[in-house]
Amino acid sequence: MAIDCVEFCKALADDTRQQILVMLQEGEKCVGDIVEAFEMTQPTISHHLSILRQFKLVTHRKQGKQVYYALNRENVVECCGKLMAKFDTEETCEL
Amino acid sequence: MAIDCVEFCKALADDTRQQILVMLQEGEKCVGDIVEAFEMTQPTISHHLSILRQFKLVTHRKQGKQVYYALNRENVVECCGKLMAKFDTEETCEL
DNA sequence: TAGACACATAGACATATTTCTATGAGATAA
DNA sequence: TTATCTCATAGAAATATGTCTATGTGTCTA
Repeated sequence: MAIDCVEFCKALADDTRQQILVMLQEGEKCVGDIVEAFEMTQPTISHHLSILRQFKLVTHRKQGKQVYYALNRENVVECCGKLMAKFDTEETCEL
Repeated sequence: MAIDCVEFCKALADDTRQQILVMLQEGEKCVGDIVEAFEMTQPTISHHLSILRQFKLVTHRKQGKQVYYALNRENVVECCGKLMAKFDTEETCEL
């Protein structure tokens, strides 16, 4: 069960979060790597990651001291599809 | 030229606006019709319409005293496609 | 165990967003 | 022209969001 279309858009309604997702397309990254790529503090990035996590747009796993995040591509694509379908159901049955 | 992915998501990051777009799938509607369908004041609906207009997710035309809004399906679908493509470019060329 | 490291959480503050009431602007009707 | 109708805009207030600093938690190392 994927998230609601509105929640999905809210999760993506921030440039930093979209950039994080784009960055994760390269593959798994730990928080420190992500922090380095942005001019923001670690807690701020952590906050954005928690939102992406909450809506299952990323997955995460712990390994030692690090936490590795990865794009949940399947869910992102599914949500995009649902979004498109929501506004493209040509149910205008004017027979 | 369609709008930016972040702007697109911001425009859709509100339940009322998504509901308006869904409603407009039935066809053109004037502001009064839309206001009736929601438990909100006319200026509030007008505000949401202006955001949808700003990002070209709807079109509008005047006819007498009324303003008719319609879903700009083409642009909505294009933006959804761009969004999906943004997070689904499998450029992980690990040959 | 103690210290250091990586990340998360809590709380504060500034800004953005949503909603309202009041009012303005354009079109029609009397 | 004047009144009325439809919608947009302005401004205010409440809530939500993004960002920071300070601190907590878990893990590794010495």
